[in-house]
Amino acid sequence: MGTATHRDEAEAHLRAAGLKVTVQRLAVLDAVAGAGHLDADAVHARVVRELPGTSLQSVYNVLGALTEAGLLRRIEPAGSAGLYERRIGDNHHHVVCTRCHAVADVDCVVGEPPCLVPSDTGGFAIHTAEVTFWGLCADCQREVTG
Amino acid sequence: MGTATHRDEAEAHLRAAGLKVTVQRLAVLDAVAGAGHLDADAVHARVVRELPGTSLQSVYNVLGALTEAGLLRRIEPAGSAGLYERRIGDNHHHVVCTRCHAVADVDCVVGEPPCLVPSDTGGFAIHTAEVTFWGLCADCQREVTG
DNA sequence: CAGTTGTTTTGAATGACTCAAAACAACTCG
DNA sequence: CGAGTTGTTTTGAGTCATTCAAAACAACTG
Repeated sequence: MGTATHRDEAEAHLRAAGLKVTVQRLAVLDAVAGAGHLDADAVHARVVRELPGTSLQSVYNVLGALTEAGLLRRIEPAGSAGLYERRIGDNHHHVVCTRCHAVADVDCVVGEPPCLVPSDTGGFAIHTAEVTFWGLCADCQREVTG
Repeated sequence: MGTATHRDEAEAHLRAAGLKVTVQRLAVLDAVAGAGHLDADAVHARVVRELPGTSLQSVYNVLGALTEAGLLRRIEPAGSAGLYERRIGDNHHHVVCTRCHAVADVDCVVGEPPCLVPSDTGGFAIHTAEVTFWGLCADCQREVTG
């Protein structure tokens, strides 16, 4: 079923990246796929549910390896621990709640890429533009105004 | 002279923010004004030069207070410690070198503000857009290609 | 100049993450 | 399919940036 297919795809991705296929890696991939924007601790909590005994250190190792291999993307909004998401190749952006630190994806910015060309690069050879929006998530808006 | 005027302005700013004027705060303000994008340790190093005995903890306290008061701006690019700059009210952006972590200001983005309106905010009430560009600084370009 | 309040210092603690060595599991090849 | 090699996970300890708390102290108030 869906799950089995996911696993197979995950395996293929790991092999393609030259990484050995281990239960820990599959579990981490699963955990991150099942919920966006998790920190190492949250991933660990989920992994342990189906793979008790997995160490937090291993989760760090796996997250590091998968990120380096391009199977995961790591973001690090100011004030939050590193957060991992299953990256879809698109370079989407993020909104972070200034009150509760919830994170959501923002599909893209209106003006399209040209927007993200800085006017004066100060001699830097730029290869990526990262946009982070800050605001209040729906829940926090309610709690603040309510 | 210039320095004296700076001090006077700094004092005025502190008072306006309802903060007591202390030598440590003036020194920190000076240190950050004299060089952009310093982390707490770097600020401390500079402050200690003219005010020996100042503790790192005090520098943290001062940086926190000044940031909260809006006299400094704090940024935290992924992989770097918190960096402080004298904020000029404009919401400018930053370029970070992926090799040596050098940071430079980027005055603004070409397409102007409309650019930074996300297409779908996912229910968030957004109040700030922060753009971080990643690339190689001039020095690192030289070292890599040279 | 004395009192009050906010600030700095000292000392310790936390959280997120990294390092290193030993135990172990995946893939390879005969 | 079984041994070897190499990469992975575990265990245990360490680091760095930052924060917490209480005591010593300095700025503003009157």
